[in-house]
This record gives sequence, structure tokens and C-alpha cells, in this order.
Amino acid sequence: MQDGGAGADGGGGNGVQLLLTILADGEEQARQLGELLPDDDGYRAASRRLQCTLGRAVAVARAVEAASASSRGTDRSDSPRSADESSGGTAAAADAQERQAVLLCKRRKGLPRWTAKFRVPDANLEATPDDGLSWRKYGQKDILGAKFPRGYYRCTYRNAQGCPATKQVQRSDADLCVFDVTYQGEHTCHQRQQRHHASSAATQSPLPQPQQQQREEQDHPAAGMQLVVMGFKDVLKVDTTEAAAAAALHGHDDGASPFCFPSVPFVHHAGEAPAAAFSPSAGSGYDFSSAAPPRHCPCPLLAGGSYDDVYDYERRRAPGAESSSELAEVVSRATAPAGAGGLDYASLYQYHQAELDPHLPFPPFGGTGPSHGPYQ
DNA sequence: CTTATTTGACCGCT
DNA sequence: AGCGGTCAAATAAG
Repeated sequence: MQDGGAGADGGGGNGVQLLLTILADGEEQARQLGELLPDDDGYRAASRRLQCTLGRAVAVARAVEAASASSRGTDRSDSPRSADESSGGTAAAADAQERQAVLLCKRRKGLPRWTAKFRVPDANLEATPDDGLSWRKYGQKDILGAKFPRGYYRCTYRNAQGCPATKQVQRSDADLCVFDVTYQGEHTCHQRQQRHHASSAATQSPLPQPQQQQREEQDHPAAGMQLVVMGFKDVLKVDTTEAAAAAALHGHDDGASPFCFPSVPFVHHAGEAPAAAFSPSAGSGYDFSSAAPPRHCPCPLLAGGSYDDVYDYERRRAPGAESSSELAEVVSRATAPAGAGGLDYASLYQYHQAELDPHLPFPPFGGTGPSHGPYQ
């Protein structure tokens, strides 16, 4: 993925061009779908919304393209605002968010940083999001203004493999089922491979391995399109800066790409949601696979959403799992070409929104292994 | 015994 | 000085 995605972005234009093409296909497919669907049950309305969402995604992509083209030295103050129209313009919120994101980004050494929101299915207070990766908690702190403490985690293989990835998990005050998870640093460990083995062996997931899955689904990207697009929306919002592009370009290409998209995203409602990926797998808990965090800067201008908008497509194994997979596939293709790790996470959870550091090469949602393992 | 979590202390940045 | 993030000793769990 890195290369592809990176290349996509890095190249700036090429990736976006491809994205625009894909989005255009999605719009067309959505339109056709609307024609085929019965006029009742709101199917057409849903189709229209889907088209609308895709349209916004296209707008964002174009804005990103424009931004990347002129990014030299300029900020993206002029960026993708167009995307907001239909979303109801939360520009102010977005700007504030952007500022905040920037602050966060600068707060620490230049590691890539992005956030995602996860929703757990039930209101289990004990529950915490599980992205399938192995993390070791190293701290917890009460945060000013937050009802719940923030948990600090780092990759279990930090010492063993020098993996710099860390994440902060904080339960939303507003919705106990929602967690804001901030990832920082890419996984350089080999969790993904391990995870693959483990998962297949465990029979936990009915899903094919990611890569395989991706290929399989590659041929029919229709249904899942919207999801993909939504995912892209986030992706796009990520980073349009030159630095990011460069970072993306140089990003990983070591065979062990740190980041990989979890598989199986699924769609919830086309409204204004971003991407969501869940895997309907077994599980009792909730594992979420997340949609891939965008690889570039998360720029605020996302279409519509303020930081507080939790887009959660929570859905437990929907019959539409297939479409999900398609999405996953598409997404991974787009963002994480080569080796996306697959995830077979158990239930649902969702990836919400990604905010990447402008300098970010992009997120590593790497693959992963079951948790446990040598810490050192 | 080994590994993970908890938790108060410490550090750096704003 | 306050706050967020990290460290590391103590403790718990497997």
C-alpha cells in the first residue's frame, strides 16, 4: 500500500486521478442502482444519498488534487471546501479541528498521527476497542475536561522489534460506546504476518486473507463502493501537504509494510458517513477492523464532519458482508496496495475519522497479531 | 516465572 | 504552573 498509496498521493495527481475515476464509477453505479431499485422503501432515496456522498467525495478529491498541485509553499487554506456544501458546512468546526490536529501533530516528534473513532456494539463499560493489533498499556491519565481517563498504549513489540507505534484510547463522554483512538507512529513490527497465521489457524474469521480477498473482490467493486468512497473521503482529508506526499512516497516499502488496511469494511448508511470497516467475524467481543486510516493528511476540510460527528456504521454481520469486502478490497487497493494485512477481526467496530498529521506518511494500522507475545 | 496492567512520579511543552 | 505523555516500580494475571 505504501507504494501504491504513496505513489498515488505522492504523485499527487495520479493517485487522485485514479481516485476520481473510481469515484466516478461509483457515482455511475449508484445511479444505476437507483434506477434498478424499486421506488418504494426509500431505496431510491438511499441511492440518491449515495450519489450525493460520492459527489462530495469527488469534490474532495478534486480539491485535494488542486491542493497538491499548488501545495508548494502554500497552505491548504483554499482547499476542499467545496466538499462541504452538502454536508452542511461545518467549516468552522473543521477548521478548529484542523488547528487542533496541527497542534497535536506538533506536540510530538514527527511521528505520523491520526485518529479514529471506534464504536463498540454494546454499551459494555468494560469494553475497549480492539484493532487487532497487539498493544501494551503503559499509562493512563485523567484528562482535563474528559469524564474518562485516557489510556496510553504502545506496540507490544516495541522493545523486541523497535516498533514505535503507540495509541491513545479515550472513551467519548457523549457516547459510552464510542472511543476516540489516536494512533501515532507506524508499526514496523511483524504483527501482521503473525496475525494472519493466527487468525487462519484459529478459524476465527470466515474471511479470506486480506490480500486474497482483495483480489477476489477486485473484480466487483460495485456494492461496496460507497463505503470505499466514504473511506476515501477520510483518506483524502488526510493530507495534501507536500511534506505528507513526500513522506508517503518514501514511506514504507520495505516488504513489511507497517500499515495495512484491515479488511472488510461495511457500509452503514450513505448519509455522510466516512468509511467503516468491520468484519463480521466471529467474535464475541468486538473487534473492529478499521477502515484504513488515510494516508495523508487529514485535513479538516472533510466534507462534513466535525470532529464530533461520529460516523459509525455499526452493523453486525450484515448480509452485505460481501460488499464490505469489496470495499475493503478497494480501499486497500487504493491505500494499501500490497500487502494489506488482513484482518479478521471479530465484530464490528468502526473506524471513524482519520486525522493525519500533515507530515504523515500515513498510518499504520498494521496487521496484527493476537495479543500476547513477547514484550521484549 | 513470565508478561501485562496499574499507578504515582517525573519530564517537557505551552 | 498546569497539563499531557511517559517511565518504572509495584502488583496482578496466566
